[in-house]
Amino acid sequence: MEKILIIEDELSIAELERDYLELNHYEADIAATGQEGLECLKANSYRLVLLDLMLPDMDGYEVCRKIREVSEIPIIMVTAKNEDIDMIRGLGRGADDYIAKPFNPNQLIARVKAHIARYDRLVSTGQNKDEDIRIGDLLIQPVTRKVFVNNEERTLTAKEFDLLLFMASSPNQVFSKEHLLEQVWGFEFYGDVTTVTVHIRRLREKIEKDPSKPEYIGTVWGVGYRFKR
Amino acid sequence: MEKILIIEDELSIAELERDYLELNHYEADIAATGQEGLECLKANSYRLVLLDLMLPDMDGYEVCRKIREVSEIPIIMVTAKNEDIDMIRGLGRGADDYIAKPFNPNQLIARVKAHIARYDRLVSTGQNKDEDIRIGDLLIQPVTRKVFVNNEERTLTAKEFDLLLFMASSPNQVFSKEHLLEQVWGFEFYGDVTTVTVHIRRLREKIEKDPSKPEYIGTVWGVGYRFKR
DNA sequence: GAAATTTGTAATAACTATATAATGTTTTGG
DNA sequence: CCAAAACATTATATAGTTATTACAAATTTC
Repeated sequence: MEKILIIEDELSIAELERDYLELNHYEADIAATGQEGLECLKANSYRLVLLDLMLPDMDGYEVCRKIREVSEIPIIMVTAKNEDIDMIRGLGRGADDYIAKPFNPNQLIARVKAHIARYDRLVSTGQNKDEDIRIGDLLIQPVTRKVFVNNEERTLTAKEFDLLLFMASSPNQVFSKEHLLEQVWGFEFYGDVTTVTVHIRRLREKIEKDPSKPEYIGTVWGVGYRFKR
Repeated sequence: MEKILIIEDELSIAELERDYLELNHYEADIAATGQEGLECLKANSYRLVLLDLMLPDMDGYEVCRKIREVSEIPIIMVTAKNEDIDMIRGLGRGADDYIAKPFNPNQLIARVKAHIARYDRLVSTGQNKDEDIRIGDLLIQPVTRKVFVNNEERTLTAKEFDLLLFMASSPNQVFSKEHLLEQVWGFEFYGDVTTVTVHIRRLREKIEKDPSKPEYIGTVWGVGYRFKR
């Protein structure tokens, strides 16, 4: 079972978090202080840390930094709403995401899942994530960020390239627009999903022979898009 | 898995280094003497060497020299005092980098990663560190630190040259400003990324025919810069 | 230790990518 | 075959990035 570590001094909040996690088939340990949290980390193997910003013994940043000295485990900071300026500081210091109290339980679970998945991808693909991808007449070079169709370069913008690379890294897998927004645009981005539609359109314009009959980027009606191999 | 060789007589430090490396998905062997280290190198295939300056049988320089007789593998020297570093740097004995005890684990890992990546780049481009680089009308001489455009010398400052050489060593690869800061300015440097922008500007001024339409140093919008071949 | 050069920073101008909205088209289920 | 939903297409304003300039701080040179 996947274990999550909750570092939070207010027991009521910690238990609330644990309840939601357990409802979603995670197991959760609670540590009331930063020190206790660090000890739990040493003694156990967790998939993710939920870290309160305000702790009795040391602040969340400090804990975050100490965790990062030994591990790349995903860290989600939990903060009170009015502290959002400082949240950015937290992200700069090694946290992967932040969520404001009071939080939406679904969002919490969604983020936990997403970060665990991201981490796994990072680790598992760590070796060949820079390797060229060749599919049909299409060549994608992650290192140079260049894309060729029939050995002819097509210049993509940053987002276009990121989107293409993400999809082409898992060919034939269907991604919902929401999923693509989350993975390519990032968790902070709360825009409209039509953004994805438009980007898919522009991508097709650049890499497909006939954008209205795409051979690389397929539409899966009612579900999302897939990169066909 | 990537293997690292630790040559260090103090077991507690060696084990600390190994722990950090293993947390970051490296495998590490420990050798307590220079002689033992050299034997490990013969018997195994490593990606990098962490080399203590003070060893019981021979000093780090000696070991370094002996390694260099047979291999161009990245070597990071680990030294006791900060002051020693400046002295060592001046000597230029073939180590690729230096780090002082007590070291920051993140920095250690960051440097290990960076040097392995750099080594791979050099190998894949089939280029020796000191070999001249010729691209179009541009000639870069690492040994003399001179740069010519159409056989006409352009005098660059130290940073300008380092930046140009770094980028030109991996043509077409896209580097973010953060990456350039880290690699060219060093890990200790915590300045603003606009510094990179300005240096790029100055470089273009000196080597491009029309700096506003650069043919060597290209801008990759939203990502960084690339040296075009 | 003064002068000259290099380097870093800050301010603002110029530019590009991209999000969004509006409108048109295709698909699907009843 | 119709209506509703999902997607495609297009145009545009804006947010975000980079270029440029000027200046201050640091470093090197003499």
